[in-house]
Amino acid sequence: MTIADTNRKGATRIQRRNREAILDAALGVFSAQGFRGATLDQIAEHAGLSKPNMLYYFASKEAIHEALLAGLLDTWLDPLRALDPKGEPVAEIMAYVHRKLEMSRLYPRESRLFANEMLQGAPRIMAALTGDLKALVDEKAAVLQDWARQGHIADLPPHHLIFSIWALTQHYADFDVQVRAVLGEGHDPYAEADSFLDTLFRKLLAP
Amino acid sequence: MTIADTNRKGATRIQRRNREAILDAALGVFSAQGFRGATLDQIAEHAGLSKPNMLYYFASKEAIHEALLAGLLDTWLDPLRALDPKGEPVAEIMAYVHRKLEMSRLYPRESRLFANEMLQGAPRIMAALTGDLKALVDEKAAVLQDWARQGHIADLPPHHLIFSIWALTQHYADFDVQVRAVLGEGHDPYAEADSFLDTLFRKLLAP
DNA sequence: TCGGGATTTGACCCGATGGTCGAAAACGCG
DNA sequence: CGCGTTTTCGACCATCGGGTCAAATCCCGA
Repeated sequence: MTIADTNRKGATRIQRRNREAILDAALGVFSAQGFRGATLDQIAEHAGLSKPNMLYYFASKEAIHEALLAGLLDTWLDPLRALDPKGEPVAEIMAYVHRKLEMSRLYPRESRLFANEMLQGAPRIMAALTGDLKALVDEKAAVLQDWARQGHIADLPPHHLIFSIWALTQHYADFDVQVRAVLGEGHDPYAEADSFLDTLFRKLLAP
Repeated sequence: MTIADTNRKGATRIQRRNREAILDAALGVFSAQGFRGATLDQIAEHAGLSKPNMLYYFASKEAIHEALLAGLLDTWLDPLRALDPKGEPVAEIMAYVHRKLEMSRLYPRESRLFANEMLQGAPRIMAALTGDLKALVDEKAAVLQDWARQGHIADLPPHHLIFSIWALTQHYADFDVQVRAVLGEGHDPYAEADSFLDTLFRKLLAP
């Protein structure tokens, strides 16, 4: 159920099941309460294990959190990685937007875990931000810039274009309560967002 | 320094100064650590008071947090409130965008405090969301819809248009570390954002 | 200057929480 | 089935952290 891949080799069936359960429970609790707000008892209960038993699988609260984040960034960036320099520019970007929004819809817990980490100043993944993340974004930004130079899309600062995709899609997961509170009953936030963002980015990208 | 207005009448100079200091310190700590992550000792130290002394001014940790949030929503919505139905549509909206981004730049702590609250599911301000906030947004959404009907701006779902302004501007405060990590040295995120968002919304709003 | 209220604080309380330990129970394989 | 290994957990521990209290100190108007 979780995104994080815990299917490491050399682990018994029980180990896989329990690690899985723990990470899934932890994802729910950490994303909803933040790192300090989450308690081992809560996580253990959600995972259906006793606290000592849980600590048999992960050395500490920190270790659980770390394992979660480790798997997260990679999966989170998959949609961007899939942006194909050889594809049709507007179609590629629109596909990215829709995929990213779909991630928000399917994995709001992951999105919120990430948001929590950012709000705290990213103490545990700063290295990944300035390393892998920056590298990937720079690479794709170059692609966007090429497309712009060739007149396929509007000439926009590529990094900020990417930020805008992140901001607009993650907003629907991270601020879900606000979105629903403001829209009121009888709305499907994600369906509406999908249509709205489609319009927005098509207009924005038009040269 | 804080946005929150603590200058209630009937308070001595010392009271005003200390309440002010406590709220300012608390804003910093709560926004950076979340509610549970913040400790009274931290806040007290930042405020330059002893913990018991601080609790002489506010009955509890909860009370401090509450006082902070109470002042926040109001100030936070001022820019939207200022959107004038009688003004020139595009200019009004663009002014709102710029004002909102300026809020992110000047008051990132407030933005993050708010974001933290949202991520936790807004347990302490849900009433305000479905009450005052929804009312204000509905009112302004109606204005936007009128403008669209009259052909002054593109026909877009007004609520989502407002969400997009929130998402794009708050992103620069809430995800500040990420933005700076990805952009690298030699960038002024807010200056670039100001220009980018100007372009984005002008293209979006064009009928 | 003096008295009384406002302010400050050191010492303390206690429930919550992350983490440990040793022993019991369950597993699985030869 | 027998036995070493893995898994489970009740009881416990130490620290943290929110909050209390009584006593001291400060401040200010009469």
